[in-house]
Amino acid sequence: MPRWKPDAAERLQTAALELFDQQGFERTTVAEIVARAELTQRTFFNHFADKREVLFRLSSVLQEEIVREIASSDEASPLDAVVSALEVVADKMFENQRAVVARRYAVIAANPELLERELGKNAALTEAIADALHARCGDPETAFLAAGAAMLAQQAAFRRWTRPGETRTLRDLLLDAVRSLRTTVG
Amino acid sequence: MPRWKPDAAERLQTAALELFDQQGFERTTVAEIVARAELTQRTFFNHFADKREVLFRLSSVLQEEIVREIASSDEASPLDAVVSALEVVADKMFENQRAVVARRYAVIAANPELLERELGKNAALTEAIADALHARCGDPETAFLAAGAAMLAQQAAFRRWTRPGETRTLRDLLLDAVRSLRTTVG
DNA sequence: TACGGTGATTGCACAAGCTGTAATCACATC
DNA sequence: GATGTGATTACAGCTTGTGCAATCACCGTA
Repeated sequence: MPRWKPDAAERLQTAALELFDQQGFERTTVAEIVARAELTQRTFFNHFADKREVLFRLSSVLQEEIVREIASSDEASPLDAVVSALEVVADKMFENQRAVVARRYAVIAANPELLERELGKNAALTEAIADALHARCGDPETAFLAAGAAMLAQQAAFRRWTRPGETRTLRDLLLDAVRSLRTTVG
Repeated sequence: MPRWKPDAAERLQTAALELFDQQGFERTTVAEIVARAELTQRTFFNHFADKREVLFRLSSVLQEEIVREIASSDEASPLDAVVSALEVVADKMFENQRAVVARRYAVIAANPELLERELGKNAALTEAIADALHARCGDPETAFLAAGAAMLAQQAAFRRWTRPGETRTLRDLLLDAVRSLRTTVG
């Protein structure tokens, strides 16, 4: 007889996502979340630094995945190195989960505070990518610009990918976005 | 004999910036800010939606300025339209205020919550720029990519501009960043 | 079997951010 | 002189987030 039911963090995330989806982020309290997950407020804040973090459990492993992929890449151009890393991760973690990801993103996009947190995660990821590129070879400014450009294309692709009715893969949309970016900038 | 001292919002902003600079954002309470400005907490939250907003009073006028400049621009390429608008605004609002701007940015960069808010403002500005470009001619995706690319260059330039010892103008650094972006993307 | 360390969870008390509501009162307008 | 406007205030209350100490199943070791 275990002392507690397992997977507290995951139960909290599931409960939170359901409630945010139903009644919105601002209208649900941490008290409601922990009641649904059969835990206490203190436990919630042991697992997550604040109420928003509960929706970003996976972003750190995503970042590590991408950085590792870049470090082991052999692309010549820094932009291509980042893009191919994003392709790999897109295949591994997003495809065949379109519905779940789109729902989570809809919740985030519906609330300014969550959107800010998402932007913060993206900025941290951009910095990590820039550091990885910098370690590989180039100067810091080029690394920053390549990382930012790749993330810009990624964001454009992601927006399309989460549109209802869209059937193409994230990978294809990403390559399209990179092509568009090249013509728009060049 | 006026009933209240004038310019409540500006007094609050000044008091807040001083305190954040001295003791950090997290270690200063709204109670301290309003005490220094000789007002009450309720008045603070009448002027600013939350504690962070007090540092972003000018971002809305900045956005309007840039959007207006883009609308009245006659550049052919969307990227050039945004960049020249940013140049104009950089000259008008930033130059000869390097010290003040750098201090404010140092305060923001020192705190994750403030950094997130700054990212949110930048994202809103990017959207507004994309809308302005979209209204001028192009398709939405091109507008988004051009806006994002211009903001990326702007951010790279701004980072350099606020480095201690940097003497070049923001305008020059922006044009340099655009050139670098063209070579790393193209 | 006994025993002590580990670590996830909890209860409690409290600071701080933020909000709704109603009251005040100089100022402007007529 | 009457009246409305609008910025400020007082107050009461909810929610988020934190520090600290206590609990107690589980695990390794003797």
